[in-house]
Amino acid sequence: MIERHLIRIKARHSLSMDEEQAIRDLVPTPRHVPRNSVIVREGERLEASTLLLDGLLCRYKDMPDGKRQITQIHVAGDFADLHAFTLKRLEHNIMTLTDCTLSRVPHESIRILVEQQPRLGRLYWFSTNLDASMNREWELSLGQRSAAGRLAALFCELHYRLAMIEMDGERFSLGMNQAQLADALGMTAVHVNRTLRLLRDQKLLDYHRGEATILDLKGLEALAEFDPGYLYLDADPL
Amino acid sequence: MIERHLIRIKARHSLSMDEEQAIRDLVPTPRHVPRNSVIVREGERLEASTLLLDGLLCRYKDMPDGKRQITQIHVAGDFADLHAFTLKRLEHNIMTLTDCTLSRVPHESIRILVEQQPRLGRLYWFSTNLDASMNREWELSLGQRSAAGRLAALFCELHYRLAMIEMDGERFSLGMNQAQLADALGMTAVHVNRTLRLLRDQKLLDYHRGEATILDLKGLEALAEFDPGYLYLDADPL
DNA sequence: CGTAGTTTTGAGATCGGTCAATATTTGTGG
DNA sequence: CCACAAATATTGACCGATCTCAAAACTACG
Repeated sequence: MIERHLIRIKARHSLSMDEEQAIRDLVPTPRHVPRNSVIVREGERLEASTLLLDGLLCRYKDMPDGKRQITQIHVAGDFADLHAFTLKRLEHNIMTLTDCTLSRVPHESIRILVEQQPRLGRLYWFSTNLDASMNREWELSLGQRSAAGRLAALFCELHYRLAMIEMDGERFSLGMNQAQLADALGMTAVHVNRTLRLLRDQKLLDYHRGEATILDLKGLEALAEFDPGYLYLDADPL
Repeated sequence: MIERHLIRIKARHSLSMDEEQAIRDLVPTPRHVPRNSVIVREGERLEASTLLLDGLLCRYKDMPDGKRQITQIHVAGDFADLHAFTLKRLEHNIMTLTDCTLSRVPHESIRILVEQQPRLGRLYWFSTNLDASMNREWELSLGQRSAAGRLAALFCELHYRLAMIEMDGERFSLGMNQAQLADALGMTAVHVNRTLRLLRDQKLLDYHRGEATILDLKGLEALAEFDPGYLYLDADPL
């Protein structure tokens, strides 16, 4: 089950036998969590970080008046809250979008790993920096793109990220309803609905009850002015 | 000149004499750069990271059609692109907002430091994770807050960050014109102008030619529903 | 098969954008 | 110090993307 995590790493960085084994040894027995479960709450002290082995989850922030912003989506192979290794508590929540398989890796194990294998330390540091790059791209999206552009950019990103872990990037189950898409894209559910229809009419994207089908990737990329550079799909050696 | 950097660190984490000296030894002779200078360009390979000793600078992303999003502002004491230590090249640009004093720290020095002083390694990892937290808060701002709320939140953030490095958080020179504020807040310069007038009329904030005066911090916080938790002003020990 | 959740649609309102003109400030050369 | 140019800020009129509110249609599921 840890294979997706290794695939994701190896796509960007080489791993020695030794290093790969060290990672395998890091990950305890996984558990299953149903969809729409909150697995990390804002402010709680964390002694372990969650490695997502299968499924999708998201990070989100709530405001006192009920507004919600989903700040990032995680796919299989991602550490969902590796940043808690240094932050200790998070300023956001994390919830599953689909049924998930995940493993809790104690921070103490991570500390020992990164001290004994400094290159793996940099590799996991890279991983949190990559998350931040996605956060910045979402800032760009929220600040500068139209509703259709934001929607297009989101599905372009998911396409590349899923393809990287050798999953189908053309057709996938996101598990998000239109209200959740709205929370991720800074718009209302009503407008998500109308914009999805627009994209469907233009034969760019079909989204039906949480199932996404990318009909025209190039068209979506053009609409969003999407540049996958921020995903660091081909990383330099550490 | 490195004092602000140390102040910033010590506000959150204790430092042994040894560790403090290691940090002092890390930082080469600073140089001065005038305002509005681009110091890092998207995609260029970086062998060093920039420690900002004095002044303000920002990270920004440009789109093919000319739209621009400023994704973060850095204050004195911040590493502006420590994430380049692992990413090697950045997907955004960095430019100075005011005249700046900065020092370029070679990645090789950083690598040696974090291997020899794992606790400092975690501390600098924390620092990039803190940047990411601010990126997430800006996502929230861009996605959920009104124009006035976004403006208010920006100045609340700057207030706390400047106060942390023992600078005046009530009155400071941002060096940004209204068009730049617009690029940071996902709005147009015209609307920034109108919203600034609104905040001035409400005796919340005065902004005149790059000089900010916070007239009513609590009022701004209420308007923005601002919660400084994401700034991790009181961090846990590493 | 009833009920709750979700999606779809319509009508109208509004926040913020666009375009364009004017005013103000800053910088520069003489 | 002045004259001018360039950048920046301000204001007005109008526009439109997106929101709000509300109802209806659809879907999933016990």
